[in-house]
Amino acid sequence: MGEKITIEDVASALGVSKTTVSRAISGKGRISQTTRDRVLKYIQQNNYTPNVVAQGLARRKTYNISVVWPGNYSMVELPFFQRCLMGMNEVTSGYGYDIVVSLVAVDEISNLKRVIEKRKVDGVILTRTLIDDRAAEYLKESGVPFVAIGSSTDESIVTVDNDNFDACKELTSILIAKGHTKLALIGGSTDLTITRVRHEAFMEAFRSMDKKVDESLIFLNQSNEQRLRDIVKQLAQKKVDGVICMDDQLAGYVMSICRAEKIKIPQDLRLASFSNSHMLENAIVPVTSLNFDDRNLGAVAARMILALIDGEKVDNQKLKDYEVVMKESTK
Amino acid sequence: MGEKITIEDVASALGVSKTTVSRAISGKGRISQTTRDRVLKYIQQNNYTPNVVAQGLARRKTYNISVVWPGNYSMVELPFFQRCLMGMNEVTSGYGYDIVVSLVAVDEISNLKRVIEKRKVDGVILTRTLIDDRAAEYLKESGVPFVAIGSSTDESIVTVDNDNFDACKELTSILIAKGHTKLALIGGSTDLTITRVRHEAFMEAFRSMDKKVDESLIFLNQSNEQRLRDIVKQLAQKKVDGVICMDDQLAGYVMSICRAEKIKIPQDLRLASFSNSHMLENAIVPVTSLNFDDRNLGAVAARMILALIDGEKVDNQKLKDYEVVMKESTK
DNA sequence: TTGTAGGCGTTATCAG
DNA sequence: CTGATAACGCCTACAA
Repeated sequence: MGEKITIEDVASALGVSKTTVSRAISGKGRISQTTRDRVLKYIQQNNYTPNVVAQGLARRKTYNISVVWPGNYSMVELPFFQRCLMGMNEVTSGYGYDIVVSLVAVDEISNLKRVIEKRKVDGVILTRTLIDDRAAEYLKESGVPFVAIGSSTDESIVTVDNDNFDACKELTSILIAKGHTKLALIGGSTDLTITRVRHEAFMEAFRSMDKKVDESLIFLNQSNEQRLRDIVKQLAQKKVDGVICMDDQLAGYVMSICRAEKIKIPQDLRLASFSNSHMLENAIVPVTSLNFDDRNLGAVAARMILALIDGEKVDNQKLKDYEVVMKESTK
Repeated sequence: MGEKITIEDVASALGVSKTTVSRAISGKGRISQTTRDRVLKYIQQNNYTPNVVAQGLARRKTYNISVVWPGNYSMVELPFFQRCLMGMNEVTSGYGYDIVVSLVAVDEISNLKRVIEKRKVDGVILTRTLIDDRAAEYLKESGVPFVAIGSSTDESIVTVDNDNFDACKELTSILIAKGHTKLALIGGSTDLTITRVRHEAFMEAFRSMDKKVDESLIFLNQSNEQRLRDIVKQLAQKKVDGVICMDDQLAGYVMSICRAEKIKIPQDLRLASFSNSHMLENAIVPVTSLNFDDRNLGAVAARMILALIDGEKVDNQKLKDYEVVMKESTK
């Protein structure tokens, strides 16, 4: 049970050559149907499986792809990444590929480097893009095929993403249309392209509806809950119509701050989030938000990287399947 | 930039044999300090990295370990698994290992099988245990080293876990000591050993304090929110003192049901959870719960599998580092 | 101390 | 249609 059987064993047991066995399995090269069946039957019964490492050496492939995850705690807890992973897995496993997860920080990509230098993977999926993206830069230099989930100013990088721009613009527009023109925006790190995209979409919504944005109500690079408290209080004082948070974590913070400060949602302040997850499921008030199909996003990214690995040409994609979910928090 | 340099290139460039280069790198075998330095310097400057696939073929190792995750949606969104992963990664990356994530369902372990049959990993970490554990059974047969996070009746399986029993018993005991003896327990699938352990700990708390459990207040195998609604209403009618939920998802459901049904926490009903995550962070009421160090759990599991791979003997472990966090929900 | 040769398990190139 | 034989890149007895 311990020792695995090799192609050589199969060959000699059947009185044929390794080549024949190999051909029977791969289907490549001419081979008679009868011997083919004979081989197939034998390896079936003796459950032989090719050693993927040896295959890898010969074919220069590993049948592994690396999925790069942010390595810091708060981010990796967002369900976005796992949802993507599940989608990716659904397609990669169908092609015999496995996924190795590489955790990298903005300035610490050693896990990615190792996997590339040692040639442990055939391709890479970046699950987010940064403004100054060391991982993407490194991958470009290395020549390993990769696709990035997100957007990039670098035309040479293959990307795929939810249509954050349109979605965020739409949500903002709806709020504006409802008369909530005095809107605040709270977002995370501007090192992430997604933060910028969402910001721009927010601006564009105002522009396209001929309304003026109050730029003093835009707070980016927020992550500190303490600082957020001041901001929220300030917003309440200023009697803004509503706040849009770029992610659920922020929205969650805002909600608990409001609760502590006796600020009522939606009476005193309306709240919306640009992304939706279980984090808001049990919220005090159901929160208006955007719903993306992250699983599908992962699946598409996986298909793209497989195509790239096969040397095909791949175009960027923007996935339109999102929905705006209006709830009590913006009534 | 595309073509990687091989050990042969290094050897001929330096006018030595491949063996020498290999020895210089591995440190095994006698070799003069001077040639050693010469080789090391060269591979440094020309940044040569051994091809791990070729190494793997020769050494029969892959420097990959598989981490098995539940493949269904609700589970994988629990932050437990990612926290573990981060801990694992911290130790495995230090030894040049990478992690391939294998998503498996209770009755669908093909992703695990593939990885084992194709010999793509040197060992496996199961991140949960089941009562009738196909994955564990399969791994035992295959002979591949593995450790399971959780507990098992099978003595031959190496396990490590948070001390769920003691922790859950303690939390329950505290509630009982506060006079809340009419307690309900709501848990998930009894196919998971963790559900059973927590259930037993709950019972044991009553036993050790000489109180009687009302077994009609124990609801296991719950996942349906609709069904839960009936249960919670029923509990309120029966005027139970409190409810303990086995995980945050359930606690979250209970909270939103209470909110909808105008059942006040903690006035009408006390609530506690056996595990703690961000899912409850923005809860209506801060929830009493158990805090485990999942990251560390992952790290320990990783050390164990590496030891097993190296042929060392490894003992089961129970990690004691948990804390009971009392909050408003059980006041 | 260093080098030679064979092996790890497959695939690919040529002949037959 | 089939079979030697040489890669693939590295490791490791065994010699020198």
